[in-house]
Amino acid sequence: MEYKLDEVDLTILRMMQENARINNSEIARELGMAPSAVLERVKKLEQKEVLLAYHAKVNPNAIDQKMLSFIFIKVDEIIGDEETGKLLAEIPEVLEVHDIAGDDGYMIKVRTSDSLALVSLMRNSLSRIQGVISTRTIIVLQTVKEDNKLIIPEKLN
Amino acid sequence: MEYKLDEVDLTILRMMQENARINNSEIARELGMAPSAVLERVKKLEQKEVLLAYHAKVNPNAIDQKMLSFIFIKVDEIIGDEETGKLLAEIPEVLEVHDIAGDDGYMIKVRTSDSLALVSLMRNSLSRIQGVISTRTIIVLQTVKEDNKLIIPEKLN
DNA sequence: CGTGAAAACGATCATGC
DNA sequence: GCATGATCGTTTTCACG
Repeated sequence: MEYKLDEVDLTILRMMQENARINNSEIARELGMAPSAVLERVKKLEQKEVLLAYHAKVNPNAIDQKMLSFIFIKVDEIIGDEETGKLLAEIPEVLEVHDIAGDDGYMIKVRTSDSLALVSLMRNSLSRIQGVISTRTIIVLQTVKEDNKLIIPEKLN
Repeated sequence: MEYKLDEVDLTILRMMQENARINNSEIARELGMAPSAVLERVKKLEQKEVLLAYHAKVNPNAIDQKMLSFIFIKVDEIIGDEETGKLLAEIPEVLEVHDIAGDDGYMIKVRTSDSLALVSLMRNSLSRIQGVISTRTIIVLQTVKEDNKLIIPEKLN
């Protein structure tokens, strides 16, 4: 698929990535355009799936999700990779599912309240998924950065 | 720090995590409250750092960031862990920096345009950071899920 | 903490270029 | 693809309970 983004689009993306609740009018002022034109651009960016979602970032500690871990999951490939990934993605504590190179199969990012909840998740959800052979867990002690803001270039192509 | 969130707060968080661009008025309608009350709640949630940010999720492929990888970084602890993490966080391609248990030191999440850019980042940025002893890179072939939406409970405590 | 009202502002749409 | 201008809804502030 082709996206063909110009500098105006990239500025919109940059501003909305920084603050998704910004006004179209404020973007318009920054760009020296009419608000209606910005609205039109934003809608097209959503339609083209360049803008995928607008998420509020909630403090995990505030809602008692103090534990973060990454789990490497080895999968029996005969049973089918695709399906396993989807099943992993359905677990609400699982925030990310990545298909990784090498023999590990998947790496997932998991948030739980504590280590007990993590163990329970591994026993009750993970190990019951078809094709899961083994797991290796990485415990996060502290997160220094986690904003997932991409580098929006000045210009494309 | 104490947060003391009631059911109204949790509903606001749930709605804003799902769609950060939602109206205060619409949240107010859902809750059966006045819009001004919702505004007050939201501002307090921001002030208490329960709501940390509002990010638009941009499609990485649309801006030519097709490669995703995770890198484990072993650090010489004598030189000081804290400082190394901050230096890693300053690299724009580095989206996340996690201090992990065990002898690895850090795990970082990195987006680049391709493998060449990844190698260049490792040579020019990573290996020049004080205390970095060795790295191990995990290449992501495909991402099945990546929304980082937390589980907002019905009730807390 | 919440309501309700008033004023200011933004979103949205039709129209024309 | 953008600007204009009208309409309508939303945001924001504030006095009050």
